[in-house]
Amino acid sequence: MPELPEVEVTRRSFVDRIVGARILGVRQGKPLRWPLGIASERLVGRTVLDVGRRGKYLLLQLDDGVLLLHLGMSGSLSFRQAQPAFGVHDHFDLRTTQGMLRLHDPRRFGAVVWSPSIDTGRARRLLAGLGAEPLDEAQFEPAAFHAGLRARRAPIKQVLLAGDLVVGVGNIYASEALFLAGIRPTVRANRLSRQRADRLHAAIRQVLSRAVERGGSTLRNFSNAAGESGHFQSEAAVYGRVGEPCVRCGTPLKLIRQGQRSTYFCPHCQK
DNA sequence: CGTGGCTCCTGTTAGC
DNA sequence: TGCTAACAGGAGCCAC
Repeated sequence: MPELPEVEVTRRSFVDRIVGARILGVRQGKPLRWPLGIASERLVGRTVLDVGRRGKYLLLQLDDGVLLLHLGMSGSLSFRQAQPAFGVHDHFDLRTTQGMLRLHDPRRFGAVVWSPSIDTGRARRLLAGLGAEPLDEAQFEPAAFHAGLRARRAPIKQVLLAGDLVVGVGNIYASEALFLAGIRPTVRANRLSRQRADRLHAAIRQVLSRAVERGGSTLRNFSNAAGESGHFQSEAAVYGRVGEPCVRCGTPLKLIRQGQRSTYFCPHCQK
């Protein structure tokens, strides 16, 4: 569930409470996607200066280095005064002077990675290939977006998911944005006119910013670091609604598979 | 270099 | 009801 909106909502739900906190201790559970990359004792004494975001990565800026947090497919964070004992799916705790930050991640596709800075070491390697930030108006430009699409022959849905042209659009919001733009997910990216690319550009921004406003989507059990669920899922026009009538034209929605992922669309409204 | 397929892991759900 | 197989929101890596 964690796509850009969920990650951003998570960030906002604890940034103000954790900034200025000094790290008192670290506890790790089962291995995550990658090793932390530093002896956990070396994090003790560090101060959290800020919590940023790049794509679906959260960036805990420390006074020495940065911690990259990724929620993978099933991760969620919680930040509270005290945490109960580690449950089977709790895999990372940061105990600080201002509360405890915990990563809960049943499937363990998530990660916590230390890097000396955001543009060196492991952070550089992980962030280097990422595309434009869709909610940053200056960085996500219609002309550049269209130019990027023209260089790709893959189906538009898969180009969106790849994250090297625009970040943060996962499986749910890709289907939603393509519906809003009236574009069939199987259309090859390089076949989209400038006009249609512009519509998609606007649709991506619209669906992501609306989802942030609504606290993200809670399909199974996503909640932000304050424990609150999202509400965008009830506004989804196509995702998870195979067979239901299209909200615009009433035609039954379709489900196909693209690159082993589910894609939902309206066969009438999306060309 | 772009593309498609595979993979990590575990909980839930569909189907028999 | 119980078992098994398919499937789930990500994304790095590898072979073509």
